[in-house]
Amino acid sequence: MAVKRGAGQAGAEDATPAGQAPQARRPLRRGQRGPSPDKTARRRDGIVRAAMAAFMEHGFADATMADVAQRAGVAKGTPYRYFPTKEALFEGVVQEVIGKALFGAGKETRLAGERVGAYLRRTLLPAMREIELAGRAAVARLVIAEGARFPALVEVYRREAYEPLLRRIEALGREAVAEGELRSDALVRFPHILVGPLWLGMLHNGLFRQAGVLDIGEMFAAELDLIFGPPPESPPTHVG
Amino acid sequence: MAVKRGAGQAGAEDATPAGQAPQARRPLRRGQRGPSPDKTARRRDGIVRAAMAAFMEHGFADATMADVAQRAGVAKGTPYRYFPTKEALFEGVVQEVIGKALFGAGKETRLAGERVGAYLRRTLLPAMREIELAGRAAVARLVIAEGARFPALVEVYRREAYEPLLRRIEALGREAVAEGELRSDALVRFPHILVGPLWLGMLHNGLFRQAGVLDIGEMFAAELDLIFGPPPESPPTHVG
Amino acid sequence: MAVKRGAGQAGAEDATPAGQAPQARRPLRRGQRGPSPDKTARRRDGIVRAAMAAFMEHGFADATMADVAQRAGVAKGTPYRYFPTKEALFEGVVQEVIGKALFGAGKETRLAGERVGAYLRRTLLPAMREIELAGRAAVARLVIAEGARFPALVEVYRREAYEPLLRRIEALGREAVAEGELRSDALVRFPHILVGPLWLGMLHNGLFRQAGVLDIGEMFAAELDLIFGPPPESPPTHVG
Amino acid sequence: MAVKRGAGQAGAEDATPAGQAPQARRPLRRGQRGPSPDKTARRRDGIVRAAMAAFMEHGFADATMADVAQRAGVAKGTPYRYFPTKEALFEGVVQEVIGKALFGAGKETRLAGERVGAYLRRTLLPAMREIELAGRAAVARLVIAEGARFPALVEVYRREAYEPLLRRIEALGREAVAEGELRSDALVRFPHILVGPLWLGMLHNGLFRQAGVLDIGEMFAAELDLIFGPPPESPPTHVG
DNA sequence: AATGAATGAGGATTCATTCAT
DNA sequence: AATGAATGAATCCTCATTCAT
Repeated sequence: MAVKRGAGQAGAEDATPAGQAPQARRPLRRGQRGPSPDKTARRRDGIVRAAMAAFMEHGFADATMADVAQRAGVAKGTPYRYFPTKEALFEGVVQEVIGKALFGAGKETRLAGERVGAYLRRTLLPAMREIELAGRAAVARLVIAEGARFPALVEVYRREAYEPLLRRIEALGREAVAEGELRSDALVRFPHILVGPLWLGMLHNGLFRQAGVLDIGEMFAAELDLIFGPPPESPPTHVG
Repeated sequence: MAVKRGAGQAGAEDATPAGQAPQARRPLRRGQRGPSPDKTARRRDGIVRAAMAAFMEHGFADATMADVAQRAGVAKGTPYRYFPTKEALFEGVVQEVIGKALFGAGKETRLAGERVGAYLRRTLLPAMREIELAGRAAVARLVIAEGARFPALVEVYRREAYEPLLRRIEALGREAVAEGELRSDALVRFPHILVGPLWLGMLHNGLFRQAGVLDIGEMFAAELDLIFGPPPESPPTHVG
Repeated sequence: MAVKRGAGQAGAEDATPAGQAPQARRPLRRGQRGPSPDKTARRRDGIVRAAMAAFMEHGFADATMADVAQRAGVAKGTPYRYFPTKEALFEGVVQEVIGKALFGAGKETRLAGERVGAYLRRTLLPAMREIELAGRAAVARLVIAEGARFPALVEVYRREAYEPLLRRIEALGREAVAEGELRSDALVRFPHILVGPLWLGMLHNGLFRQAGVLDIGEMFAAELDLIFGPPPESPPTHVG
Repeated sequence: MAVKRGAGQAGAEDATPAGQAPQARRPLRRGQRGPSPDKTARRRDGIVRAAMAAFMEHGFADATMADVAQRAGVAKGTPYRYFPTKEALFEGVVQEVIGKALFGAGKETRLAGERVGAYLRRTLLPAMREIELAGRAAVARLVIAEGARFPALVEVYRREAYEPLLRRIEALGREAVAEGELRSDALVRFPHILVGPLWLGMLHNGLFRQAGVLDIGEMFAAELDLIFGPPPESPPTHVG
């Protein structure tokens, strides 16, 4: 059923900007009225958490604000004190997760003499292994599912999470080619190739969980083996 | 007490071929009454097309049956003659596409002496290049987006479209390893690696179209180069 | 959902008057086209019967024309050839039953020297005993249930079925008083008293069937005993 | 994308007493928020009244929730806060009336030396006289008309209203026989005989009102005269 | 700040009726 | 005369949002 009756455009300048706790603007007063800032922050957090669960379970359109409120243990009107519309709440949820530095890779630099394959194994692989745990896969699935309704959010996601990783891989691919580690410039032209399996994995585990969970970490390790050759120390799963 | 009802103009005739009669394929009857089976089939098909467009544009929950009907040029109640509920209509849309043999690969066998990479370039690559045109990418995105609401449909999709391709790639990977074309068994353990970029491409073109369309065919070609080495005749996109 | 969109007022002068078979106005022609009048009459009858069943099962509003048609084994449009609207069909059903002389009583005159109680036992009691079988109770229940929607029909029912019986009883009550068989003029003033249990019985068997069927014939016999005293020959169900 | 929503005027306050809180009787809370329980109860009651009127006027199927809301002076969605479905609202209406102790008879015991006829004149007759006023006749008609759709409700009605009166009459009939007041055991075997005219009266006044209202009280008095003999003090409507 | 009763726009669905075949 | 596909008005119900308390 979607949002048909919102008061304003999502993300527009509403009284209470999405993503900020109401009390943010309230100067501390003596004779404190209402909940402590601490409690308020906790409440906002509980609402976001509840909303994430609700959206993931039902999708944006079918999740109800009443359900969110109930999961958060607050009254039906309370989430509106933190997010002016359902859309803003959704954005709050997604940005909460995007904000948590989507991928560690790109933050660390290659060690001296470290080959690209080794570097990826050291930095990106652990992130992959954790990707389900961190709820990032779930949010990615949410963005995919609801992207048509939230172009602005998609743009943020693309800019903050999707492109940086691709650019980083592109650069690494270029280095790998320059250093003779790769003969093909495929990763330079299509860094998507490296992360594609990751996305497939997230989707697989979102859609086809019942038919068996895909171990994204293991898959990524195998992919690195396939593209960069097996790691030198541990000659694991290869043939001949 | 009684309210007049205008008869209403018959919806504009659309002209789309193929399709099925409302309930089941109606056996030809003598003394044919009512619209020809042909026209009925056209109408059903027009509704499915309209629904696909509507679902792709708004998502399942936000697409309205009225919109579907209007796009199909029929009255609001007409889609219900062909699909008892909105959900059934959605399933009709997806199965329509699934039914159209998702990938050519697996239908053809490898030629004598043909290497696996070459075989994939010959069979799977063309399918990739057409994947957007055929609406398969769009349907895949729909299944991803609405999967939580349609577990049965997801299962069908998995069984009919997703798994067969993975199994085929797994088998090919095994052959490639046995024949020395690949040294890693990564594709045997995770055939997902090969199709991952394909899925990413579909999502990319669904979500980030505005930031640039990803050429899935080219990307897949590059991927084959990366994994299987460049094709012998045309030494194209590689370095040094 | 009732009839909201009928073309005209129920019972008004439509092309095909309710209650008449279509062929009624068609002069016999040689080279006969279409079904024989006989078959047509049978079809009309089948539709009425199907409608009666449907209305009794679901009530007027919830019975669907499609259901009626299916029960009658004809196409959805066919009933409209015999009855212009659903309301007309309903009226056709009721009048069909009303037409069948609701009660035998009143048709026969008292025998010479026959007391009123005996006369009622001889004439009305058998009608009571059959009232369920004849479907008259069912139609009475229908009229009760849907009366608000069919004032004209209620009026017919009242005039043709309800009042005649009351008038007859009133007259008999007067005779009974005059002849000393009854001391109270209650039946003269309220002939309803005599038929009230009958109505209750019909309702009981319509509503509370599951909790036990009420034997209307037996009840009426007991009522006659109570009011007129036990029949002389067989002193059955009384005390002392 | 977002459509503006007017806030709308709050519905006019109605002023009807008694009733229940939406879900269950809400225990008084400290720091009371929202409308007083009193106002909530009034609103619920107003909705029930409006629904009773609507159902009685149109029958269940043809009464619309919008009409109920309008009659109650509330918004279209408000009745749903009190009754989850139209059916539940109907049940609420019926139980509201059933709950009001259907008949005084059976609550009072016979006075010492009071004959059964006198007792019935003292207790049941006044209830009969009021039966239309209290809306009980209307509800009985509703139950009759819509019984097929509400078997559970019919059962409640039977258990709470119908059977108790029959059992009471049966017992009284037995006493009357034992005490020599009645010679026939008809009322013992068929207590329905005594209440039958009452039901007929309710139906008569529901269906045939236009042709003249039946005075149920007078009729019942006449019936008691007929069955138990005239009251000793006032030798009223009998024939010399 | 929080509550939750009330609002009312919106949409899926039903089905009496029409009419081309 | 019969058919049954198509029509579209009507209505139940949901739920995001508001606001008096």
